[in-house]
Amino acid sequence: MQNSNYNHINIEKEIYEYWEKSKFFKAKKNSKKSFSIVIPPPNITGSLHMGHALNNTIQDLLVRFYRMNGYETLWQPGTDHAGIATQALVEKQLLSKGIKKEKLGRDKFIKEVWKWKEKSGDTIINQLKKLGCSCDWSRNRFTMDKDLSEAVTHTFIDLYKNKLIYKDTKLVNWDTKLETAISDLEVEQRDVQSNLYYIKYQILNEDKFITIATTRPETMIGDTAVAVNPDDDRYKNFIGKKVLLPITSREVSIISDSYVSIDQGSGALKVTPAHDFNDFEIGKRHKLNFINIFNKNGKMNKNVPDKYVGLDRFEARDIIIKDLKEKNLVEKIVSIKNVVPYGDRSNTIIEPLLTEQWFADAKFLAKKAIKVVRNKKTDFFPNNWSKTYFQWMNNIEPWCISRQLWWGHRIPAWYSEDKKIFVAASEIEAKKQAFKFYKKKVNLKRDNDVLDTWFSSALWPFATFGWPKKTYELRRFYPTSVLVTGFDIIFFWVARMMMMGNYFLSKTPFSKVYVHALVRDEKGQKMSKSKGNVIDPLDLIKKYGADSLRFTLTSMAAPGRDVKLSEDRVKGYRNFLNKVWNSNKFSKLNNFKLEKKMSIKKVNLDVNKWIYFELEKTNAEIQKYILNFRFDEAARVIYQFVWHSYCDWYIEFLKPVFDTKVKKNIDETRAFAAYIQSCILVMLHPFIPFFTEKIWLDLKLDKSLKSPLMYKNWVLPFKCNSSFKKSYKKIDWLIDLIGSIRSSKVELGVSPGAFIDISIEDLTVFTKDIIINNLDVFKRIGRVNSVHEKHINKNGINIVVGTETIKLYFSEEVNLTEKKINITNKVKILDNKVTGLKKKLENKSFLANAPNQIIRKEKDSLKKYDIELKKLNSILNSIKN
RNA sequence: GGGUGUGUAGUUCAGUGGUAGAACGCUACGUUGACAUCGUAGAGGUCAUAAGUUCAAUUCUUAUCACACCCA
Repeated sequence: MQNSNYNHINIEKEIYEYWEKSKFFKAKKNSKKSFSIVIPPPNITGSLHMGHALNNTIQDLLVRFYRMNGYETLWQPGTDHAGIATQALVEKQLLSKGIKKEKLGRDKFIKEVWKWKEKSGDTIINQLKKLGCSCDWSRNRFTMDKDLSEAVTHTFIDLYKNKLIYKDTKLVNWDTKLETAISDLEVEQRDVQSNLYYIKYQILNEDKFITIATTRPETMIGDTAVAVNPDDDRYKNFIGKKVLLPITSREVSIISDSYVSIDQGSGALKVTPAHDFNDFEIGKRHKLNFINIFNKNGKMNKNVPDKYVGLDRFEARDIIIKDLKEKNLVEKIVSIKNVVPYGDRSNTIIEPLLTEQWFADAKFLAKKAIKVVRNKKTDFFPNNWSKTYFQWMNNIEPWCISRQLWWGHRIPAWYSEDKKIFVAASEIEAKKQAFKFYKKKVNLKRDNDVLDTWFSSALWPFATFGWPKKTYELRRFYPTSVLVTGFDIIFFWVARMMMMGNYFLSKTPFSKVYVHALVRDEKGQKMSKSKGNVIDPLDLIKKYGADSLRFTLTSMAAPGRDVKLSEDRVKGYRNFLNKVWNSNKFSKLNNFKLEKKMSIKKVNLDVNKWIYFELEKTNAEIQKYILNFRFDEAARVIYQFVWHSYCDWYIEFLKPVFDTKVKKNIDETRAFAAYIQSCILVMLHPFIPFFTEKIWLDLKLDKSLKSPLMYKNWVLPFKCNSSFKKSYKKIDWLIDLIGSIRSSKVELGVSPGAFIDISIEDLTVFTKDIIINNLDVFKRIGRVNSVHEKHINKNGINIVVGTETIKLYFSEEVNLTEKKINITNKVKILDNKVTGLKKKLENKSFLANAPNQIIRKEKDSLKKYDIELKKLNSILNSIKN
């Protein structure tokens, strides 16, 4: 005998091993339909967080659903090399052993990173297995794999040849801690409290000053102009004059530019083209000098007075202000709120720095990527995200793709001594090109930089299928069916895959993009380590099982809304599993037995037809919801069916059937209930795969059906006919009746366990038959002793079920006045409804304008309420005080 | 500053142009042979506010308020 409580410990491990060993995750060839998903590759330094758990639960649900339904299904897994994160991590580890990466050198350092990757890079993959993910692990890929790296090189060369990749000297977002350029998207704009310094610049050869306002006074060493708005009357006379910069005593011009806003700060702007994005534009417009005053580590370089060389940006700021104060050049210092850019990896302030970098022409690549979404070749769900996508794509800036790192795909560009660039797949190739160009052998030096990690991620949906080779997978699975991802990487990743996929394959990488929300804590706050509100999915899995977590996340995955996760919810769904576990125990106790040859059509008992009718409805609804990405609704429907239809009613109905000893009924029910049970496992499997597979195996259902649960089709073999529908209505009415009897008992203070008598004299033939045909079931579940054909002379009340009355009898000491109070309340409510409806139906404009259907519906309701009301009133009169 | 979204039961959320649903929580009762990780019954809502469209608005429109997120 099983334990009475479901315990996931050991089960999940055992089942996963069984799946993997049986190679069930590999796509089964099929000449008809295919379904494919590429996993958003988690970063090798990562470990499973709630976002991953939600993301992969949804993917697994989809993949399992389609796999079960006969699609050739591939879920392509893998990880990405996360340039900055991985390099920083290994660097830190080495440093803790006293080893500096510069001392080690590039090659040895990269070897260390690979060592780390081999040892720890699969952590997250193993965690995905704990969640139950049915990826084809035999196809596991890593963005730095040989073939994927070749795809990257191929891509780079192609884009370079087509002038879609180029080198340029521009201001970039420079991370002074990591000493690399980063993309706009890796910069976080934070609101902070800052000082706005008002500083007086002296007009050359005059005793006048112009006051500029700045939050970054240290950059004044790099100023090459002062700008004012041409319409600013205060400064009109200054335009064309020169000022003497304090600190450096350099002379710069006062220029006019309409970019300057009159009412911001003092209205006069210091212009530092080499250290500010706006100033850069002004500098270009007015052909100003660009003076870079910082080294790559954010310290002052040799372009500043000796006194300041080597000072950090912020040290320099303090000292310069002190020096200015001494010269009486600080007019005032005002505290303001402003926005400061931070690197999201390094958490340091980003410095706009003038450097030479590689750029991709994102504007060109975006064109096709925009078009396919417009044409619905790629569809976002929820559709609103396409707006976000368009907004970014339409305003896209050149994409800085080079990073000053060692770990990553090294840029396949070689330079000759006179700086000529040769882009090639290998050094040999580059040398060949150089030879052709110079007509002699020359020395070449490879570019030191690597590519942005997202550059290789952009190739993920086809590079993982073997592109640029023309593979079976590419033909069969590209474009992929759906991409499941969080909205936070629509720009980073989705947009880039769209650009690359549409450019290189001329086909969009995904038919659909399902965008899910963020997982937050139960108070709706973003989970973060610093807040300490992180819920670790692995903890929850340990405590409640992966299935409970999966079901929780699924049921909360409503579109367009964040998932607020609380442990209580997980506990609640663990209870659901327990419920199913115990219903399974019931099936064993009563020898449920699946018959291969069972004919559903020939089923006789109302209760069996009733549950089949419910099953058919549920099955169709879940499929519809999964197809429409409404996983929350799908989860709700299956939960409702299993717990409230199957467990609460159907199993209760079965007990009296098994007790009657009528062999024909028992045999039918054993087989039929087993069939329903197997359908439940099938429908639950994509949601809670471990649990369902465990039961499936225990019951040896796959043996009798000759196929594993993972491949069991959802299609039901029989469509309900009118006889089933009739039985459904009958049992529905019976449930209504039993509910009313139970309520009446509670209202009258009669123990719910007590058996009572009833009489059915007032019922129609149809409803009378329901009771008579299901007498054993009704008497047991309704706790009814005798069913009298005629009224008897005993302390009793009428109750209304639907539109009919039935009489319940109680012992003399039961005081029926309680019931009277309740009925009076009901009468009041009904009265209101009836009055409202009557008024509505007398309203001429309602009758003239409302659709017939509605009018009919309202009339029907009125009739029903009216009958009910009359019955209740007569019951009231019949109860004596 | 620009954009997107949200506001429905104590809580978390579905939903709908025709008088509102679920889960959890709560209250009362209850160990009836699957299950106390349970069962039965119940309480609980001016659908953020205001105006408009409509025979009819929680649902559509507009404004306001509150909150969240993204971009600059």
